[in-house]
Amino acid sequence: MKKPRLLLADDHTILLEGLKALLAPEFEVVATAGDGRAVLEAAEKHQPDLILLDISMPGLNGIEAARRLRESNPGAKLIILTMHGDLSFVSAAFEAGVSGYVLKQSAATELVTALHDVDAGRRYISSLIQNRVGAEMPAFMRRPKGATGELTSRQREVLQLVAEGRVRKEIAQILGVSVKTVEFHKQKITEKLGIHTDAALTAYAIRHGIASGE
Amino acid sequence: MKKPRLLLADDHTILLEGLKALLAPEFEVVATAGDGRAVLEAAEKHQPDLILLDISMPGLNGIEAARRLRESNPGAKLIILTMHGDLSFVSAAFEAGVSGYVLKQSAATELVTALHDVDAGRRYISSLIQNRVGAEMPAFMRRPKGATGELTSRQREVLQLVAEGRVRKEIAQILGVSVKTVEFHKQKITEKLGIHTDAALTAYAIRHGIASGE
DNA sequence: ATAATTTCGTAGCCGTCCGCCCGGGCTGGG
DNA sequence: CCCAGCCCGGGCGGACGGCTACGAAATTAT
Repeated sequence: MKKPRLLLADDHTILLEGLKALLAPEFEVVATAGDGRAVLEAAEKHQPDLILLDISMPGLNGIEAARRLRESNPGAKLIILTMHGDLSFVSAAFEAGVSGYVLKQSAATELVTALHDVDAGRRYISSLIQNRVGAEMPAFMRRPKGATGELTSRQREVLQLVAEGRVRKEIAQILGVSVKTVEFHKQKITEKLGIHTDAALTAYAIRHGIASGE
Repeated sequence: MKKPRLLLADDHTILLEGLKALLAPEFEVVATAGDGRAVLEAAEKHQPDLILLDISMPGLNGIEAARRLRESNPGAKLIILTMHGDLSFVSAAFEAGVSGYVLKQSAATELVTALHDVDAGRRYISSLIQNRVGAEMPAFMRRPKGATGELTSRQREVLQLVAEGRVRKEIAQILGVSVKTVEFHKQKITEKLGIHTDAALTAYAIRHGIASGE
């Protein structure tokens, strides 16, 4: 039983070293990389079985790196390890060709499980994400479009106004429709995103560039 | 030479476990915590010599936690370990009473050095920041009056919870007070900031680092 | 040193706003 | 045609905001 050869990529050196220590018993960490471009080089050089990618990396983010690795190293399995639990990131990652998605909030044992699952050819999605979106996930995976593409342009418009701190009456005036209609759009938004407070909607909108937060 | 007793706080379990593995040879990790409130409890219970704090934590962020720990555990030395290198965070941290500031981009050896330095009563600032501090810190020292400084500790706490999408009832439960008290604090916040919606408050909190937006 | 004032945290009352359920109609495109 | 998106109304229960008040602590005045 040979240890799978593993490449680690994260811009936080401390985490990189910590991961190496945690995973050493079960995997052979052949290299580490601090940005997306370094991953491509290291993968080329060491031909690992598994590549663990953070999403937030300078230069080339993990999603984009995954897309390129799919081309250059089709033999390597890709796993995302990130703090971002948004569905838009999850779907973008799987569309880019990754096989696993684990959150940094997870326990190390879950990461080990994920790596073994993926190494065995299966897929793995963090249980923390499945809880968050529950039954919406299967439907989501079938959709061709990305997550924010889920929203119609009218819904994004309403979301932006909400995120700018407008109350429903104002939004209704701005759009020239009734308050009831605003509520209708807002309800659709909360259903699709699974977010039920103005505050959380605002955080989502800022993160996804729908509102600037200024 | 006895090992210093250390408390670790970070909302990313994987990093927590990695740190524990890395630091075990030189420090006695007496407890770990996943959010600011848990840190306060753990500190009370275990009376550590050193407390390592992340800034982005749910419920109560690391800066605010540091401020409280200064009161409740004056004997413990505080060190920030974060991805945020902005000077606004650095100065806020030192004003809150921390003795060390290390970036997650740093090597583990630097963190060990920082912990030992702080344990010995010295201060430590990550070398990745120091050059910037020299150039830009003066501007921060003569800043007029930090906008968030207008808020009390309790008000910042409520603001963070609001910005995390918590509803009043949840916040009341978390803080152990009545819903009306939560709303009173919120009213004071809206008066001081001139912001009257949860959405706009959230944008404000994210911009000022009171909430992370995750 | 003591009294007066301000600030902060706590909380109840009451009216409004919002979320969510129902219902309907109107349009444009597969 | 029918589905999806957009528009609108009713009604209900819970969430929220404004107002008021009181005790404790800190600050300032006397």
